[in-house]
Amino acid sequence: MIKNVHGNTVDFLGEAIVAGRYALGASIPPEPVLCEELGVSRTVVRESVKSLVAKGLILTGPKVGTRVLPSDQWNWFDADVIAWQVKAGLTPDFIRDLQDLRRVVEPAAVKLAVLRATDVDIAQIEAAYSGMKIAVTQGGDYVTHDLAFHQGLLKASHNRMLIQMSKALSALLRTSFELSTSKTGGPAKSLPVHRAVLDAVIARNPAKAERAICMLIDGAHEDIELLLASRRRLPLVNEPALRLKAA
Amino acid sequence: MIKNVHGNTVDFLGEAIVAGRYALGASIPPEPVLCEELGVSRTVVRESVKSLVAKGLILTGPKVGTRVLPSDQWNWFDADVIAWQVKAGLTPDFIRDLQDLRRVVEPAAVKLAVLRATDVDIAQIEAAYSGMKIAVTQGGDYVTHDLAFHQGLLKASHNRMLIQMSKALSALLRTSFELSTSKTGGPAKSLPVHRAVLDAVIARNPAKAERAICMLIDGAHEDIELLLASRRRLPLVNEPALRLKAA
DNA sequence: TATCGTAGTATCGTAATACGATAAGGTAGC
DNA sequence: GCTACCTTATCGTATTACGATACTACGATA
Repeated sequence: MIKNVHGNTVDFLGEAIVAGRYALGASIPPEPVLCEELGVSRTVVRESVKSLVAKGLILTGPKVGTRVLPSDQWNWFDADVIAWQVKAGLTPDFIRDLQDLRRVVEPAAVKLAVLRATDVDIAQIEAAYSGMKIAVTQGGDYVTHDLAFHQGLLKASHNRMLIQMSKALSALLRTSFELSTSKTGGPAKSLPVHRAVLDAVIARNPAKAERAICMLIDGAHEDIELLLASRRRLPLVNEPALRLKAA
Repeated sequence: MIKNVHGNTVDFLGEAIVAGRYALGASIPPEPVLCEELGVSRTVVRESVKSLVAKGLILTGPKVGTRVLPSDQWNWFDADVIAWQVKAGLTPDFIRDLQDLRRVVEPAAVKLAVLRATDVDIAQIEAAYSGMKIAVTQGGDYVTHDLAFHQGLLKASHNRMLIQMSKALSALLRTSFELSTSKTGGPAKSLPVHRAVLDAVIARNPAKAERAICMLIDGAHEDIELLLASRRRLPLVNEPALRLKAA
């Protein structure tokens, strides 16, 4: 996907850093070297570096160069950072962290949604549900609508922080959705549970809503555990050396 | 605090955006104007803008200019974004969001901490507790140690996502701590509850730990509600036009 | 010999200029 | 009145230059 020189450079460096291709110490090549390697001007390199600094991945200083920060300083709720991590390979640790987060956030968000969901929110979730149903009965894209369902739920909590997490969670959700979709009957089985969640929100019944969403999460949880057991690590996406500038 | 031209520019623009000084549409002045207004080169302005783009505050494009994005696209877990919001004034909405988040995150994190805390983690929390105790008995900085206590708890969950939130939560915590500290006997009253949390973690008793942390949160919750009731809005910090470059 | 100070130097920070790329908005032609 | 084109404002990228900084190594001194 060719966006522009800056975007490509940020992606290239970001992915490299997240993938651990540069050691933690003081390791990224100096600006002139990067310019030559990537075939871009120093302007672009510097602006890209600044973007990565803003995301907490690196730190710069005169003479000290550009150093990779420890990963607990990274902005893990940044969509790009998560995308790079996904691309570099979902480590079991990362998946576990996301699972923990999901178990914490989604039930809480649903309970808030029960209190705060507007008609518009509910209509959007309903639309997502319809999409899922159609995908099951007539075939089609299930995962996208499933994602929309959960994001709609988060959004209905009307909490900025919780909404923001949907971006992070979607990485996990997409993985687990694709997994359960690959199992025959997976979607068909989870459909009524989704319905139960939505009904509970509409009925403004927090206890029921929480129980239903937990069922959903636990089902996905098992799938993921199976996944982690079967392969120690998801395959890396190995790309050929890419040309940053459009041909 | 004079850091450097870039940092000051980012802070200036970031604060202005978060404070709502630019309308949502297509409003930030074009680069040359900003250069003149801030007295910096275009290089600095561009790199600063890129930093803000990386944090999700704005969007740029040829001819479209630099537009402020809706606040639900901002990276609310970014330490800078939160700092700017705090400086611009804690709105009731923002405080409510943070409170919700705290109620969700801290009990969950403590339960994980019960399972995963290492001796080092516990030692750090213990140290923070000692600091709080000394502050109460002999006088001194209570808030800093209280913050360290809660951050240590989050850290002991050994979950990157949860740990990241401590940065966001610390804004809320600092506010509520300063509030409860101002009430005579506030710290003295909350000290035993902190002890109960720590003891439950050491005893690996999740139920007790959760109950204790909830007591703590609810106490702070009341203080905050009181605050919100007393004044409709925290005072804005009005700064004189600042010179970005060091004199 | 060990330690401190100083100079050298690599690297980032900032500035200034130039031109290409893009899309918004007006204008002319149908 | 609508469409298509063109003008133009604005960002995107490249290049060059010099200042600021902090690491490194060397030498002076105790």
